[in-house]
Amino acid sequence: MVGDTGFSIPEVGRHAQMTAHEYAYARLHNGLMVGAIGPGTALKIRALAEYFGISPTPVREALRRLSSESALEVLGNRRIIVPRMTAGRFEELVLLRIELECLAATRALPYVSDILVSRMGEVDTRMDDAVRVQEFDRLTVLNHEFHELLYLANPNQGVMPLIKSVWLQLGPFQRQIMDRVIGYYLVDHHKEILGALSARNAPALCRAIRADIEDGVGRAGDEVLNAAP
Amino acid sequence: MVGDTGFSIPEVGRHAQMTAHEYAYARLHNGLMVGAIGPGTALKIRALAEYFGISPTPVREALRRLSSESALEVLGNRRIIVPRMTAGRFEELVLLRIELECLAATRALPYVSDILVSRMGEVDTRMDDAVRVQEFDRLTVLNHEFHELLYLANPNQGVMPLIKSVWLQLGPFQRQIMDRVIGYYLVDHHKEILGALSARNAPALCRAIRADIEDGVGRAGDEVLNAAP
DNA sequence: TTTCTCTAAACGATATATCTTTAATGGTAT
DNA sequence: ATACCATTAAAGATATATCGTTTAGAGAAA
Repeated sequence: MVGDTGFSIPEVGRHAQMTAHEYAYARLHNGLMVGAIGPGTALKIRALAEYFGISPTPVREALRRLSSESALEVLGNRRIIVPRMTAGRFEELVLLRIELECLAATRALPYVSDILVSRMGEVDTRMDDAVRVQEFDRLTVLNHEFHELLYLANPNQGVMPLIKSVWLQLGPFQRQIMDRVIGYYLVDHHKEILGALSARNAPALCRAIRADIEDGVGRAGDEVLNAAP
Repeated sequence: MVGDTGFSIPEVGRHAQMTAHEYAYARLHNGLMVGAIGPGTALKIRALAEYFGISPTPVREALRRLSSESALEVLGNRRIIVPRMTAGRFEELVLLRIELECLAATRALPYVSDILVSRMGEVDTRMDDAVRVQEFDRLTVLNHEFHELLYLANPNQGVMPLIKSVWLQLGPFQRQIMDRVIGYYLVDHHKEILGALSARNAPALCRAIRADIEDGVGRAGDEVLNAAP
């Protein structure tokens, strides 16, 4: 059947003056981030175009962008798929998250204000709400928002796009991780992060971020990958 | 005049079975890398399409890809330009190079073979030749090739795309740096890198890479940026 | 002279038609 | 039964026509 993607992609609001290409990108991006489009999925231009109600051209552009960000893989035969996760790649991506986010946090620290910290606290509170009502997709989005608020405090932005690329690569794996995480622990280290920020303590900040990442995706991901085969 | 880009972009070989989009991307990528397309340059789709002898569609795709890699900036008015360099952004990018490349080198080290080291040595020799005959664009390409050979030894590739993004962002600044570098010193630390590799010495490898980056672009870039205003 | 407005040209965005490549299918020969 | 080839269908790639937005410049008004 033409136009059948074989899976569903959550709707995202399409504001006015948002181009078709931006809409396609936003929707695919979000779909990848929350794990709605899982590893191994093949993405077909025409099918997506019909599904989104736009023409193939802007869809192609969105797919190309995502390929550039390593979120999608272009096969030799020109087909585009969501890369499959391997234990080695996963380990590398988690390590990258730790290194990059530590760096980003350290460099953001001099620009951190008390207002920012309280704003991050609000996001953290909303995350607690999301956990309570079991809205895990929203939890994922809020978690990224929490981290991004901090890293963007640094006005010289070079790191953030790189971090987003790594997030995007871990995204498709998200659902599987979440299922596992929920079973064991749903602890984040955001309180520690906020504490280290208030104290303007860089080493403690790095430790908290590392712990947050390792407990959040690291351990769960390892389990998923080592349980499967 | 239609089709006039206002600047020239070095030709790159277009192999058979290379799509128009790949060709446009390769040519723009190379042009940015060697600094042929300098900061502030506006890129117009139609003009580039005519210049390259292809239609606008694949050019648009190439521009989008490069935007995703932070190599180009999409302005609010939809115009696409090469981002201007600032002292703050430059410092951040150089720091990122150091952190990412140290990480990549360290993780590649266990996979390094003597064959690889000798292959890198050959590239280094060709660099010496390029210096002798004053072919600085080729020098730039070879330098990246030298580093890439090492980092790609690690089969779990997550870092390399990020490093390439940073290289690409520093690229447009390349010509200005080169002009300055040539005046003062044209030393690289490749011999030290090769030595550390042969000895499988990770800390020494990181030190050598850091020195290579700092002496190569770091100091020169600082001078350019602090001399201009 | 400066500023505002209007209009035309330039340019980006998108839909569509068409071309090319790749995959699938069925039939034939071994 | 299997391997191979031919034919056809599917999907990606590209050119092009058209549409909407943005910019720039001429001319009028302050």
